[in-house]
Amino acid sequence: MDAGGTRQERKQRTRQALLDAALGAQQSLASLSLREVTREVGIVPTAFYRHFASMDELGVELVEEAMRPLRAMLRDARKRPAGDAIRGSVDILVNQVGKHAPHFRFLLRERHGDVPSVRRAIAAELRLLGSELAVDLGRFPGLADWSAEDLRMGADLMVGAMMSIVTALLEVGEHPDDRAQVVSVAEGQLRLIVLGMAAWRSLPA
Amino acid sequence: MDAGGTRQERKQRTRQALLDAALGAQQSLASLSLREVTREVGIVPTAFYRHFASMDELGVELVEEAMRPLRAMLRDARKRPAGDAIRGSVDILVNQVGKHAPHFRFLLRERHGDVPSVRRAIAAELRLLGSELAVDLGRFPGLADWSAEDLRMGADLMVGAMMSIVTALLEVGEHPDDRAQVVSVAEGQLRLIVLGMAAWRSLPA
DNA sequence: TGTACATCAGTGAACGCGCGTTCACTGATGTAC
DNA sequence: TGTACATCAGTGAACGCGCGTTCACTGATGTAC
Repeated sequence: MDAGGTRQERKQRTRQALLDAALGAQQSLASLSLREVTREVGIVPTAFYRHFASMDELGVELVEEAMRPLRAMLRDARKRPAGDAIRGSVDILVNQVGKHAPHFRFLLRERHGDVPSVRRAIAAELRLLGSELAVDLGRFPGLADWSAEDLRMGADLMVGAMMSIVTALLEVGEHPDDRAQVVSVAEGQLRLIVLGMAAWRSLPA
Repeated sequence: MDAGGTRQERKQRTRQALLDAALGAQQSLASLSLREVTREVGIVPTAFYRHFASMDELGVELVEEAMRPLRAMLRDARKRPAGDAIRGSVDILVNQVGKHAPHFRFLLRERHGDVPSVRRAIAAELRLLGSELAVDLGRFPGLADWSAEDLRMGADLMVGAMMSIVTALLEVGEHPDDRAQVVSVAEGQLRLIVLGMAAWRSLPA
């Protein structure tokens, strides 16, 4: 089972198993017990403290891990040609949500959850994501004359819309017609935002 | 303290106190204990069962109560003249969030929380809100030729944007500059959406 | 108005359970010589 | 290579605590006559 590796490597593997167990549980951090997590991993409850001082600490570490698919989305979207940008972006979104559903569930759940340090970590990461997207947007020819504040405003709107779409994707069942409906709505919403950006002019007097 | 009224009225008052205590607690339903709630109200734990079969049942009832400020927002917004619609809508939003912060916190928290029946109730209510807003939007002259699906798509985008704005309002501190910044961003985002709707044309071939 | 009985919101003791955390320990892995 | 010692991830017993839920109860309020 866990025969291989140095002592250090084995410890790292147990640590990751604890993170995985907490991420995979379909309960919020606050109602997930240390004992449940260690039971899942197959170690004794007290061994938890060899890796984390508390569930809160584990949670803060999970935030960074859970943000990775979101960053991957941005990275993938940057590579796309501008022509089919919207359809392509929604494809990427659907793909990432399919592959990393537990990560997105974790972020949506804990963003308004019971653990303040985790809430703060998620808010900080989403702010960072917004500012990265704002920089990306500023590179588009049509948005060259936008102010930094306006770019940020638009980027945050897009991040918020993405979160709504992820929520819809996670809530919808497996029926293909329902999923197609969600995808179609998502494309419409992004298209509407892009149209709005094209029509945007900085604040008139 | 609770001297007045018939037996029925006194019971109703205790019931409401239980709902208020659960709403006001800054913990999620799943990690809020029946004993904490009854302690707050000043009755013995077992008396809880005279009013609700479980915290889940109480939670489902709270959803309707928490949605009231959101419906009030829509109602107020309908009365506004179209001229300053965006600034007016943001004013209404800021006002309702200020007056009913616990209600909005509850909805944001439990929307992705640990209690399935409450999650379902919130999802259903938000869907209803979206369809009501879609009907409202359909009455605007500029949107008269929109399909029902497109109206719904736009309405859901606006509801999602409102939820993002509420999140930002609840996260921001008391400093007036920060609040002004959030309000300014919110106005920009709504303006951008409205511009997008003005530029929208139904799906081309 | 007065009396006898019914209702029922709230009481208080008791229960078994899973929890987080402490502590001294074990024994395999790692290091120094 | 072999020996002696140090490290440290995981063990297992024990603790006190707050929890949800059961049950028989009390006594004020309500109703029938």
